Amino acid sequence: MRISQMFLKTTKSVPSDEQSNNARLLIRGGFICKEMAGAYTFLPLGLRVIENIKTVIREEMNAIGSSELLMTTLQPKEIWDITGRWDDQVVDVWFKSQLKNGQQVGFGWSHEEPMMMMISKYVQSYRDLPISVYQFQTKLRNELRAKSGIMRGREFLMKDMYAFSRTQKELDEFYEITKQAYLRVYERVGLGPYTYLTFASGGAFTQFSQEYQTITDSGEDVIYIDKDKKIAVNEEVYSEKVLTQLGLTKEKMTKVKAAEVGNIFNFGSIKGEQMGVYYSDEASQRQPIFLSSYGIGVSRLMGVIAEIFNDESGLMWPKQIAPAQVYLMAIKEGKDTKYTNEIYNILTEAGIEVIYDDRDIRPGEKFADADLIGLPWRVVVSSEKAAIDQYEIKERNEKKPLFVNKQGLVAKLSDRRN
RNA sequence: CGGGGAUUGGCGCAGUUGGCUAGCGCGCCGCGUUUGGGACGCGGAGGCCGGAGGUUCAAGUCCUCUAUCCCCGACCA
Repeated sequence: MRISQMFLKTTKSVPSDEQSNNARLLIRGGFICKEMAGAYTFLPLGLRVIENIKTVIREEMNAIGSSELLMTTLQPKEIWDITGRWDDQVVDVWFKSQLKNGQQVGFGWSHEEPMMMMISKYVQSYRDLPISVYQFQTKLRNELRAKSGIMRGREFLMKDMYAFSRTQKELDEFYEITKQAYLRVYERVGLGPYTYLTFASGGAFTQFSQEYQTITDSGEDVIYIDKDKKIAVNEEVYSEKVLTQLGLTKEKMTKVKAAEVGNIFNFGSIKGEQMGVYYSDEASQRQPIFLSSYGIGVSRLMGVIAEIFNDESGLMWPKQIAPAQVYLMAIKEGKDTKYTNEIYNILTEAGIEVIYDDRDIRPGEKFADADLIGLPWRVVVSSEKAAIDQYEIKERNEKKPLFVNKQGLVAKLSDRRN
């Protein structure tokens, strides 16, 4: 992509109405644009990051046999009446409206109930189970207070997966498989070292729910981590009794701030019974469907990554989710353009994602934007060096560049292990 | 929802005890000189000072109401 053709604009100054680091960096770098408190547009560059995160999640969810679908944002009141969760006293984040004919509708803040109802139309027999589906959906929640940039919005992107099982045992097996898949997701997006499986309060259904927490001061939660066991306990359930129960010792726990980047729920048969969703087993007996649900806040994940991977010059995207791999620039447009175009074509043909800064501006500005946008690699072309087949390549997190020839350039950038 | 702060060209800000044509920097447009870490000179364009109502000869500035944004707290299946 040539910047001259892209819808991309960076800024030097930081917006005064944002305090959070993720919003400041993402707005300055041209990744997001604020529409109102808690609602952000994903600009072309930001959308690429979102799509890359989705790809990682999609691959891992598909790998454990889940199927992607897409539910509606509009939800009828009646479905939520079944579980009593239409009531604003029970769920205080509803956005509600009504149709012209007066029918009440809500905008999806969750899809548990609608999903359960939808599935019930298709699943009647034990032969139809187990089944798992997921979606990437925009959730709308009327939060009292939006905060922390894209980390806690009123409109945000979420991956929610639902597994329908015949028995508790079958549910538990899938639950364990998903726990591992989630860890792979965090590993792949670069958050592995900072992310902990965390025990939190379970609500009405179970003693614990499990969530994934990423260590960052910008997070809202306080958790206690055991670094060796890679397990954490949320402050809300932290006690001697719980530690013993989990086989942890107080001496080894460290208190940190963290952001919730995923949450998994084991509902057992309760939702099935509540909503009257049953299947017939081998003996022709009616049995409730067992439900578990698994969420990852996709846009929040982007915010957390921005919070963690940056320095004083800008963002530093992990390779797997960077909007492109290479920031390519000529020192001087005109004089170096011929060589830079050539490199652009070579890299593009090699399947390497390049953002080519072909603007006729001074090199200093390009360097600054390269750092701010934070692609993993920067390639600089000058005619003097290019004439002897030498090109400058630098990793975003390195200080010193390297000089390689064309071949070396392609080899280095094609190597996925890099 | 309680408390605190803010709102002035696209962005960041200044504007004295009310005073006459509302400034500065960035960005933008034009011309010229520049070109390895956000260059410089000259010349431009761009503002009902968040909104409504009041006080006054006179309101960006004072009063009342209201909207929005940020932060702390509460809340967060």
